[in-house]
Amino acid sequence: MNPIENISQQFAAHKYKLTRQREAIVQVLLDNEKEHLSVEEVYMLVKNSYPHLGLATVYRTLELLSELHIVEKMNFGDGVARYDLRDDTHAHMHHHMICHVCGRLEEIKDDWLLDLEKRLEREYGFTVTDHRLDFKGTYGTCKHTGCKRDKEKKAV
Amino acid sequence: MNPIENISQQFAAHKYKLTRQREAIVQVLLDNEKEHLSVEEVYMLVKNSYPHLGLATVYRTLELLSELHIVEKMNFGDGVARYDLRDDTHAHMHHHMICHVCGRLEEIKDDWLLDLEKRLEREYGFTVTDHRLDFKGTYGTCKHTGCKRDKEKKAV
DNA sequence: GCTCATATCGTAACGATTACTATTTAAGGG
DNA sequence: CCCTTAAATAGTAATCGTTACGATATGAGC
Ligand SMILES: [Mn+2]
Ligand SMILES: [Mn+2]
Ligand SMILES: [Zn+2]
Ligand SMILES: [Zn+2]
Repeated sequence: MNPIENISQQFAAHKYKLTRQREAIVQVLLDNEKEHLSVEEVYMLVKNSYPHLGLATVYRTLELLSELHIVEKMNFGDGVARYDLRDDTHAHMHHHMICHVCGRLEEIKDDWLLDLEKRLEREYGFTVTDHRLDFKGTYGTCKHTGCKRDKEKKAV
Repeated sequence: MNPIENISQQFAAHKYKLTRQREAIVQVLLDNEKEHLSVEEVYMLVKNSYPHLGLATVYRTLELLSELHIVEKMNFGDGVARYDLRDDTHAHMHHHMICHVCGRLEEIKDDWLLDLEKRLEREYGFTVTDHRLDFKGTYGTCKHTGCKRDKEKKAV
């Protein structure tokens, strides 16, 4: 099943309408799945396919997608919320590697935490339903070279 | 060496003055190390020991403590930044367990990610300098009981 | 005590998000 | 079809956490 069809069904299952506005927004997310777009960025991009769409609708739709667990609302410390498509083949959120030299952000889709989740259950009686794991560091290729971005964005 | 003395030295090493205001703020953090206080909460608490202290000073001081890696600025999705004391005996940030039934938040001070860090180095040439790991789930004691807090705070 | 960089204070400005009101859309029933 | 009604959108005002600013205070070194 293609992604948009899948999402359409999730909308229907929760009695939400997949309006043209919502579909345009979802399409922007699918077309930019490697990015971690902010509301403003989605707003700018969706204008190409739906010029008249309002900013408030982007806010409301992304909130809705978050509620349906289609996207994850994340905060990377730059002052805006960013929305990350979840993979429907994995129960838990994927992991991130963030290079603080060049700013590159890569994803690890496999769940590397399954052993630790068992350990939490054993040692604390804590059942994991989701998680967030971000690694901060540097890529070997970045260590000694002047990378594109050089900490231009101050954490907020 | 007691904590306040230790922090005092870090200030000195970076040519920052440990003013009475800053010391009062640090003391609030030390006295509430189990909490994850917001700026506003620190502001209210510090008024007990230093009634005239200004809000802007709290903002600036917490930012400074973050820069010195004495605290970690975190966002748990409730709309405010929260500040978490780092343990100077561990190089990397500690982990969290967050119960979405009762809202309880506990810490795991040991670094459970050392093996995964080696794997990142091997497989991606990525050297980890820090990380953030939050587990979301439920404690066994919370599963079937009506806990104190019941999702009263909506994620933001 | 004088100088000057550093820090504080109170508040205005900023900007992301939310809340609100009017308007539009579309599903369901006659 | 048309009517009713709930859901969704648009545009914008209000909110609120945070940052920036100008004036004042502090205190280390001379
Ligand atoms: Mn991602
Ligand atoms: Mn903590
Ligand atoms: Zn997992
Ligand atoms: Zn680690």
